[in-house]
Amino acid sequence: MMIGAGVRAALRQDGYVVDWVQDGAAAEAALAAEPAYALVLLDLGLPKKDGLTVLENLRRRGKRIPVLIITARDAVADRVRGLDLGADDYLVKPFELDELSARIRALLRRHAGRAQPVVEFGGFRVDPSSRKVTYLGREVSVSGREFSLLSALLERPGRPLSRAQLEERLYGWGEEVASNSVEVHVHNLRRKLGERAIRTVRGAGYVIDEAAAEACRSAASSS
Amino acid sequence: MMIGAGVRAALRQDGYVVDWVQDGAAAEAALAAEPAYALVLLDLGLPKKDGLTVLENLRRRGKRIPVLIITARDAVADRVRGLDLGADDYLVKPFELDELSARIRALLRRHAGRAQPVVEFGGFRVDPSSRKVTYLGREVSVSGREFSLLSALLERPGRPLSRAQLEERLYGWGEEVASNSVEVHVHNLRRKLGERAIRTVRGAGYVIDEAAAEACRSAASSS
DNA sequence: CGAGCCCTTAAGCAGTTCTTAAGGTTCGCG
DNA sequence: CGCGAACCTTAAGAACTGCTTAAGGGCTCG
Repeated sequence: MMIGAGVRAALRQDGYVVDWVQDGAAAEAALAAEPAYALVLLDLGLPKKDGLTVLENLRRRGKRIPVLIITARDAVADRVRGLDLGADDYLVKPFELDELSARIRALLRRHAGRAQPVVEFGGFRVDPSSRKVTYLGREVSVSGREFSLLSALLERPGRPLSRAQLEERLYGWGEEVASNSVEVHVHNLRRKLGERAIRTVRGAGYVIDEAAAEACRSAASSS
Repeated sequence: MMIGAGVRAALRQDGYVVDWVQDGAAAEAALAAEPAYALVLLDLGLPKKDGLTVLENLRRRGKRIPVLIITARDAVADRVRGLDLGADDYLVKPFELDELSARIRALLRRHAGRAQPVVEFGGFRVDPSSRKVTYLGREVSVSGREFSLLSALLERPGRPLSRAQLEERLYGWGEEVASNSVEVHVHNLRRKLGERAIRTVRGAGYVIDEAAAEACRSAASSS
């Protein structure tokens, strides 16, 4: 389905990690295996397996995860049933990607209680909407993976994230990585940002904490 | 209704002129008398007169004015019926004012098409009514698609738009493109406008931002 | 009907980014 | 001190993204 690919691309553009499955069975498998999804996008136009069943099972198991249904304009019955089964919102095809992402943001915000604005900490300034990073006052161009990595670390400053956690964050299910790519990205980031921007906590992972902020201050005073 | 007052105040905050009526009859009267409304906010919780009837009559008279429905969470049937009668979006109570204004903006933007004011930014002057573009003082003739592309980028200067978003913008639903036509249009635009007019943000899309404005200034000083 | 414009495709190129793998280095501990 | 584990560095090639060019179809207008 072309729609699926476009939506997926757009969501990635917005910085989400997207797992895309194409029928109800696969959806249930994924939901069972990976309990950390933030949101489910359910296209009721899915072939051959009933998306509503997926939703029903999900709720029956007590999952409160936000679900956004996508239906065709004429599928009124499905829409009603979906809302009654506990969907949080729905969108009618055709829709605009802007609106989709607005609603997704709204759902996530409503559910998590927090918005996702510009992050600032320890000399960093990271803007998810424009994908820009400035460190110690100057703009640094980072690649996609590097950006995700930075965002993850900045989400909870001071809290180290292990390689495993970072991998989970950077790669969706089904595109596992079997190498030291996280290390490499950290290395490349350090080359761009300076040695002290990301500190490594032996045995625990990587962290951005006060040390980075300190580096910031000393750099400011020396200049 | 307390909600009404709060909403009205918030919308005024956003710069809109708000007429607030409290039942269906008054709504119809207002809509008949003042044909220039940009958008209708319809609270289906209205007492004594059916808001859906207002909507139905509105559409029957051929009015395409955007309608945003507000319903209670449990009023599923009304919601569905509203969309089928031609409402453009709905919002469930309780909602956040931020979201309301976001959706209003989206609706207005989608509906705008024309009657938009001239956009000026970074050396550009784009007039939607006459479809004319001037850049750095000289008039540039652009084709239809190119014009749409430019307008989209200028709508939010500084904010990159991905290829997917631009495609969404340029092509309605049902006329998907499966190619790099956006890239080609950007290329052609750059040839007409100069390399720096549209900047590409790798991994995020295309932007018109301060860099274009800078190009403007330097060009002005050198000439 | 033919010329010209606009648009979409498609294919190839270039530059960047990502992953992988193979050593090298540092650290903590016995 | 010496060993293993964790971490770093480097480099090569695969994968991907964006740029360019050009062919071809549709459309309008003379």
